[in-house]
Formats: sequence, C-alpha cells, structure tokens
Amino acid sequence: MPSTQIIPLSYYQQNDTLTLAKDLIGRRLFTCINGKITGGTIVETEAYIGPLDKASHAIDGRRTKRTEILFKSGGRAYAYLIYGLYTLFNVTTGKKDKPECILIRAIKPETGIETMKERRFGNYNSTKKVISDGPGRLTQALAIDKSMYGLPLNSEVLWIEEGIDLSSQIVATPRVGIDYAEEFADKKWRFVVPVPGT
DNA sequence: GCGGCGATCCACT
DNA sequence: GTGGATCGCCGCC
Repeated sequence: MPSTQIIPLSYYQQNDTLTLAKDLIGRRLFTCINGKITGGTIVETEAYIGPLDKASHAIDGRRTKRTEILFKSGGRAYAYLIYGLYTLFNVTTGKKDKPECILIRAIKPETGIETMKERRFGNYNSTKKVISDGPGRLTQALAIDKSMYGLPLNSEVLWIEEGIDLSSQIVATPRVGIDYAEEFADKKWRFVVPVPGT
C-alpha cells in the first residue's frame, strides 16, 4: 500500500547510527502477514555500535552466522531469539563491514490494533495490558520472528514509513539490560518518547 | 506497587 | 554447558 512514504534503504546506510536511532523515533513501522497490516509509530530505540560497543553482538568484530547480517550494508532486519522465548527486532545500519544496528523497543500502536491484541492476548479481554511497549511484546504484536532475518526494510511484509517529527520530545537514557557491558553500560544510547498507551 | 523467579532456545565457549 | 538487548505472574509490603 505503500508508496512514496517508504524510506529507501540508502537512508539506513548514511549518517551515523546514533543520529539514526534518534531519527527513527516518530517513523512508522509496519508488517503485513497473511494480508493483515499492523504497525505504529516508533517511540523507543537503542543504538548498538560494534565492534567497540561491549553490549553489541558484534563486539570485537565477532562474525558468526547470527551476526553476519550486521556486516552487510544497512537497511535490513536483524531478528533473533532471546531467553528462549522472545524475538528482538533490530534495524541494521551503516556501510558494509560496519556492524551497527538499532534495536526497536516500542511502538505506539495505530494500524491493525485488533490483530495485534489477538496476537498478544488471544481473542478476549485485554483492555488493561500494553500491546507493544517492550522489544519482546513489539515483535509478538507485529508477528516478527527469526524468519524475517535479513529482510530488507522496504519489502512487502516489513517496511518503515516517514512518519512525524517527535524530535523535541526525545529523552536519552542508558540502555536496558546490559549491565555487563562495563563502560558502555552507561552510554545514553537509548532514545524514548514518553507516551501512554503503547 | 515492587521484587524475585521461572520459562525455554540456541549461538557460542 | 552456559547465559542472555525479556516478560508476566506470584507473593509480600
């Protein structure tokens, strides 16, 4: 359905990843699975800047089957399983051989809300719970899983549109769940817009 | 309201 | 064999 609003892959390959992590706030992420379009506005991101970043899977240039996609040019999906339960969704960034990416941690649900509720809670009674606030919840709501590993972000099933400017509301904080990353645990590489109802 | 913990997979040591 | 870029539930304050 998309059209001119889709962000071209070249966008992800320029600038630096910290700038892009902030710039992605306010843009709109969509999936189309089995004919059902779901999506919303990105309100929380985190930057992972390998090989220096001790929180990155590509620390020290670590290159494995899992991280391989990070070494290609930016604009693709890096989806992987964590804790044996949840899929986390990242956008790869930068040029070839620059293993950088941005974790998408939350969206404000806007399109296909009923479908997202079904995926998260089943067919009943879900009024109190958040839909896509948190990286594991987000992938469940949008039905993103490891099969999307490597998909370009302008594809028929997964894409990002231009969205709106929320830059004045962005707060920078330390990233979540990476206490082990020593000096990198304190870097304010998480960007979030405080919004209710995600 | 908040802290602790179990669930459950797989890439990497 | 280990431990994680998490979540939701349960128990207690």
